[in-house]
Amino acid sequence: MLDQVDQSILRHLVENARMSIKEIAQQVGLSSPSISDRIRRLEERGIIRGYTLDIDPKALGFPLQAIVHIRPLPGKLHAVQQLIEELAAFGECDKVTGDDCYFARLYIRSIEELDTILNKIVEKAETRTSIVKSQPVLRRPPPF
Amino acid sequence: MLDQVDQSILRHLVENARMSIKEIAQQVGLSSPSISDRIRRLEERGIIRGYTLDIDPKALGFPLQAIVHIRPLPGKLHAVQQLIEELAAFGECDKVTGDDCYFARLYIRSIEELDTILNKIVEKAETRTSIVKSQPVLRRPPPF
DNA sequence: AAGTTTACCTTATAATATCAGGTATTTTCT
DNA sequence: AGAAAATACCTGATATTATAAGGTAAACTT
Repeated sequence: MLDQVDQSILRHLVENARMSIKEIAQQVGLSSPSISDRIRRLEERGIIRGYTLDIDPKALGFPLQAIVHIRPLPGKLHAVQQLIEELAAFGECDKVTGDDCYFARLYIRSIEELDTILNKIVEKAETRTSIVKSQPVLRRPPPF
Repeated sequence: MLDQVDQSILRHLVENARMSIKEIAQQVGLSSPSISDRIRRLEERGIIRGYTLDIDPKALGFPLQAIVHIRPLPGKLHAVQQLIEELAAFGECDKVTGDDCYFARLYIRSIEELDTILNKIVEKAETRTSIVKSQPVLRRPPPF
């Protein structure tokens, strides 16, 4: 499915999505046009979904993160999901099997702010919150 | 802290980290060297941590994801964390307050594979697993 | 009020990407 | 089996983009 060259290209781009095609070409031992072609094909195949920034929340004034388990009250499921999508403090949300419908990541400026944000959904859902103490594994792609 | 121009630059790069400096310059109405300078400063300030790929796990053969809550058995905390870091199927892991020490994201090829992977930590920790049904909010940066 | 810093500009040069055209190898079809 | 087509690569020319150098105006500092 992915040959060695494609894997190498992906690895380089995961490391640094702005690496020049020329440099990738040199690293993997092919010409620039070949690398361009392969990247285009990886995009067309939907393997590369896009190129994005890794922004440090701390540097933006959000030194804390919390993981919130959210169980919407009867009839409130849709409203709760919409709130999560709209509140920019939610940096990630998965809808999962089980009683706790949603697991969401919250960027917060302080412990006090946690309350401010959760108050916005407290009438529509039960929540359980855990504060992130460290991140042993930062977002990384699946193995290939 | 971040003026309008910096914010606009970040927004463009979050959208497409490979966008050319020239195009960003045109969009925000400054010259290329000015944009280069500002990006360099955003990097130096640690706001831009890096540029990375958004890879679609489905396209790589991982149609399923699970969120696993992991509570290491007494004395096993360190061993468990090391396992999570080493197993590439774990795409993300937060160490949090509360009894469930770790919340981790697992990329899986099939439901059967879930068992295979969890067997590797079953002697060292209690786990509770939820299957991801949808992702209402994909990873996004904190508000700015 | 003079000096310094900052954030920008323009222009020239250097680096990079893309395009066009060609070749060898493998796959597909008759 | 052999012809045709497709694939994956190459090189070299051209177009695009990035960077470096040098300069200006405004704002802050002493």
